[in-house]
Amino acid sequence: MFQIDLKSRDSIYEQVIENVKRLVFTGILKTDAKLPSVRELSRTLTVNPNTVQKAYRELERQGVIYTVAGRGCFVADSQGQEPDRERVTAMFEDMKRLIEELLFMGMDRDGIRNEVERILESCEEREEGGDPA
Amino acid sequence: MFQIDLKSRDSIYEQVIENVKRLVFTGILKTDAKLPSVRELSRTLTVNPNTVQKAYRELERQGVIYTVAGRGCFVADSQGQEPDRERVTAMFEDMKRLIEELLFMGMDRDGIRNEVERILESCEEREEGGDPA
Amino acid sequence: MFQIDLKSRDSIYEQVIENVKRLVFTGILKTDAKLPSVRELSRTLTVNPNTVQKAYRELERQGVIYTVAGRGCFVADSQGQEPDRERVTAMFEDMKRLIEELLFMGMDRDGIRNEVERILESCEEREEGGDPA
Amino acid sequence: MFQIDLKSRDSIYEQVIENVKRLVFTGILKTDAKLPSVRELSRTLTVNPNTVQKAYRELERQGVIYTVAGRGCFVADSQGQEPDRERVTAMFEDMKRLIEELLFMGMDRDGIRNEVERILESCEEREEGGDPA
DNA sequence: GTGGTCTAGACCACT
DNA sequence: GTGGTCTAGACCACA
Repeated sequence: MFQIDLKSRDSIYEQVIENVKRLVFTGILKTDAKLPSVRELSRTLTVNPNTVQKAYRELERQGVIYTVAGRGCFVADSQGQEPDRERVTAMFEDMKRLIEELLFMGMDRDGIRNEVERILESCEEREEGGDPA
Repeated sequence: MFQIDLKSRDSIYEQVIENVKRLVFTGILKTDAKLPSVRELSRTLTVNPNTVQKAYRELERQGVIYTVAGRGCFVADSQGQEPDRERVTAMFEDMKRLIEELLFMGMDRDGIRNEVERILESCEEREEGGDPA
Repeated sequence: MFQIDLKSRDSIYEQVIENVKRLVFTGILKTDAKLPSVRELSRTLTVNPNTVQKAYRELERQGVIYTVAGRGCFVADSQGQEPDRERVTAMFEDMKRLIEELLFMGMDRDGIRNEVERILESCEEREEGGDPA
Repeated sequence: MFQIDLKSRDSIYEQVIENVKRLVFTGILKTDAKLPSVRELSRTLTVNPNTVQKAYRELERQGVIYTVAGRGCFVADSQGQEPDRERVTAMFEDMKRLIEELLFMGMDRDGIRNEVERILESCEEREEGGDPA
């Protein structure tokens, strides 16, 4: 599914969160898809089950997944949620900071535009190939 | 100059770093401009001098400022540095993650393009208003 | 492991850095070997934990060690890194200064050549005696 | 004569010392040659006379120059001094550290030998071109 | 005045 | 247990 860098200075549970989010955001994990159980994932990643548990709890808190007692964790429905304007504002703030720094480093304006298009295209492909249901 | 949120989950010295970078990247602080001294800024922000110094040290490491013992800290020259491809690659990775999440949250493609343009324009204004020398 | 000269004009944390580098460069500490914890080393050397941590941080920055919060500090992999030409150039500049001064002091050219060979040989032995795996 | 980097993190007086030593060690300044006066050099470098004074005092302490009250500072005779074994030992220690690190970084043994030869040759040229008296 | 180093504590998050 | 951050002081060298 994904791998953890035990040498990274990012904590393990943060890496688990980031990886799951990535899989969900990129559409590899669709709505209501079942995630591996805490035990299974902890074995796969060779990390402590508590660490995976903590990551799943945080993902649930963020509304990325939902838990059904006794059955497991599943990908939440993205559309069912309101856009969360605070989050969007914060993300555009992050993007602004990124772009400001890129410009400061001498990056060309069109270079940035092209890169954004490139990213948008790469996402498009994934979506079109996705479940047409 | 700027303010710190002591209750934030981001550490104080990271906030100092981000704020100084912001001032430098947006051109508010020009090359060779003097930053407030460690002691002065620590008084202004009501934090410990060690914390400010830690931030300044990291900013120097990142090439944003330079330090002259006994004289103070100053804004480094952005042009004098090579682009640092690793950093640029990492920044575009961050941007990719941001865009993926925005799309997942239902944000429109053109909405993202417009926001990027808006950011680029806001930077342009600052630059043109810059040093008329 | 090693000792610190509290009376030296070199700062304590610099001495820690030099000593650790020495152990790593000479192969006494192998890749992924665990370094003493910040607290442990600070007790051993009878210096403040902050001072040791400062040294460890700088060693990490230089790519000599890597840190995993909650687990400890470990020797980084030397091979995984590109040579860093700037650093090599600076080191040869240092060597040039050293040799110039040695010649000025009346040191014989062959004496210098012999000394260099002696150093290279002493390193060779260590390497060959290295991991027999 | 030479220049000072006011932005450097090395203190100014250390830079003065290093530059004068360099000129002496490389044979550009011969024995008994007169150094610029404190005032003159301080004007040339646009630094405080006290700083130059301090550098000259330290150079005298190290036996690189000697002072004649009312006449100025002059380059000391290198041959007249005993070799100072402690200093030589320390310098070879430095060289050992340098070579160990170069090897650790993957530098080739012959590459190091060649570089040493290159340095020795560059010094030879200067000497032969020097005063045949 | 400036930055650089250091001590002696403290609390936090992570494993 | 580990490293990461922070405070409240102190002393030093340099300009």
